[in-house]
Amino acid sequence: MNKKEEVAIQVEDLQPGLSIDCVIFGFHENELKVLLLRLKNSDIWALPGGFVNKEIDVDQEAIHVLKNRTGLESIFLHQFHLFGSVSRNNTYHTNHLIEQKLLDPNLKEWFAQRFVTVGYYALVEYSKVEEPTPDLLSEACEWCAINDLPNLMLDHKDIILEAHATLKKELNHQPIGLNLLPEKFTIPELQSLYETVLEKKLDRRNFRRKMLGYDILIQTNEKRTGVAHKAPDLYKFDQEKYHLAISQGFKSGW
Amino acid sequence: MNKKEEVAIQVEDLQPGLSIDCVIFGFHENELKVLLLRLKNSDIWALPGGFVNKEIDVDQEAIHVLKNRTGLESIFLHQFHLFGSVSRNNTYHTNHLIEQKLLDPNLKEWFAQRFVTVGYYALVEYSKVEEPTPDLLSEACEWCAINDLPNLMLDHKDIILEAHATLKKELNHQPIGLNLLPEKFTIPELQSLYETVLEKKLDRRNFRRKMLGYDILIQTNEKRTGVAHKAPDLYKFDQEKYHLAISQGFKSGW
DNA sequence: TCAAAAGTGTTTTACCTACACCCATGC
DNA sequence: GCATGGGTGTAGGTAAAACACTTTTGA
Repeated sequence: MNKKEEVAIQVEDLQPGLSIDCVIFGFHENELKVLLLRLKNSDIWALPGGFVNKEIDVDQEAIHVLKNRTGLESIFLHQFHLFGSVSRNNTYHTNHLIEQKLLDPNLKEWFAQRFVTVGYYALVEYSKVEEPTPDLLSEACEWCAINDLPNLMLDHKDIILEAHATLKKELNHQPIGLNLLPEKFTIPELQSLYETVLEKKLDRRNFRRKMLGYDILIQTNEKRTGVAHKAPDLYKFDQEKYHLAISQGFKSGW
Repeated sequence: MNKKEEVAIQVEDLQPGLSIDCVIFGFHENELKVLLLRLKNSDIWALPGGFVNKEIDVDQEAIHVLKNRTGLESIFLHQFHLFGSVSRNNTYHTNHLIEQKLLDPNLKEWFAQRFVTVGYYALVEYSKVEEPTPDLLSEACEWCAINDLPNLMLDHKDIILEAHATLKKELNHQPIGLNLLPEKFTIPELQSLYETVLEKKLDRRNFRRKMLGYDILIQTNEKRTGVAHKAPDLYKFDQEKYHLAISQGFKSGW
């Protein structure tokens, strides 16, 4: 392990003590998953995140993180909370990185200061993230089921839980699905997504009626074939109306 | 104007580039108001805010700001957004302060950096804020009607508008009034508060039925006397149920 | 006594809930 | 053919929206 593998960071260009963390949600095999990084030579996982350049909008940096880890752009990304506890410092983790010669010891003080982090959550289509890419300090980037999270650094578990709670709330005003499901999907698949996010079962028939009532779905002429039982109809979102619903919001809740 | 009036700030104790701003709402004469500070020797106004000590939780610092400006504690205070635009720097304002000898020129660089600010909004009872106190850089602290805002520094107007929008949304899940109205109030007064926040008229009878349906009001034996027309009944909040409703949330919206 | 605001009630409509039934498909 | 999931319809209850009427008070 030589100098070349050390992470080069120009700390003077960065907003000190500020970071961002992205809770990137994906939906696969009826499970809600988040994209996590495993730190090098460690069994501790962390949210994809990064620092904020002094000359770049914070929201813009979140877009960068998402792009770098998933390759995806212009998808749903929403700032939801700032985590500013005093205990948010990386002393332990920083020492570990320096021991492993992954970090320049001169950066120790900078890394070990209290970091305030801005939480974002993103909704991405699982299958479109072809190769999740770890960052410089990590050696793995994987989808983890939200109900079976590994050992997470600092308060990252709280951040994930808060993101999930926020997502649940938002479901009362906004549709979801556009960035979590493939372009064409069946209503039962959409329902499964809702049930997974909400963590409760919904009535088939009422779900269909309510969802169709939102007037954001377009029925295609196709059906999902090759599966057992009756072939369900394929739908897609009416993107214009979908985005209108996002911006204007629904009236009632579930 | 001598050295003694200069503001003493130990910048080394502060989280660099991070500030908080509080949108403190009050309700008076059927108007929604916010508490604003007028900067010394200037006609520019600003939100009450401050910097964040490295050793103190960000949320805790917001409580401090509220306490220092209004004298109030343990009231509704909610973090709602981080404003992180690159353009958030105080160059203009800093120069003005130094010219007025209100700020040590040595602090110029620190003050002029890009500041990311955490927005909080608070709901306070107008009459309980007996003497709004300006901070060290301000010479006035006054209630301003939200529909008639003065000239505000930086993006503080956006912050206020966003706080108001957030408050409107929250109304769908939570009751308000406990910290905005006096202990005892009439239902028409509560309705007027809702109408002011929502910026639309509501039906008297439906409002009453819906509000009573929430089961958070307790009717007192008293009536509001001395006013014209039929004396309305005075109510107060059932604080236990009120806070339960805050934490658990309602189902539907308006 | 009269205008204006407060308290109470009713009708209509829409939606949510909880069901029952038939249809298509793979095994 | 039969179990399983998908599409469709319907009756009952609840709540929201849109109303009218009576009561109380100060001027």
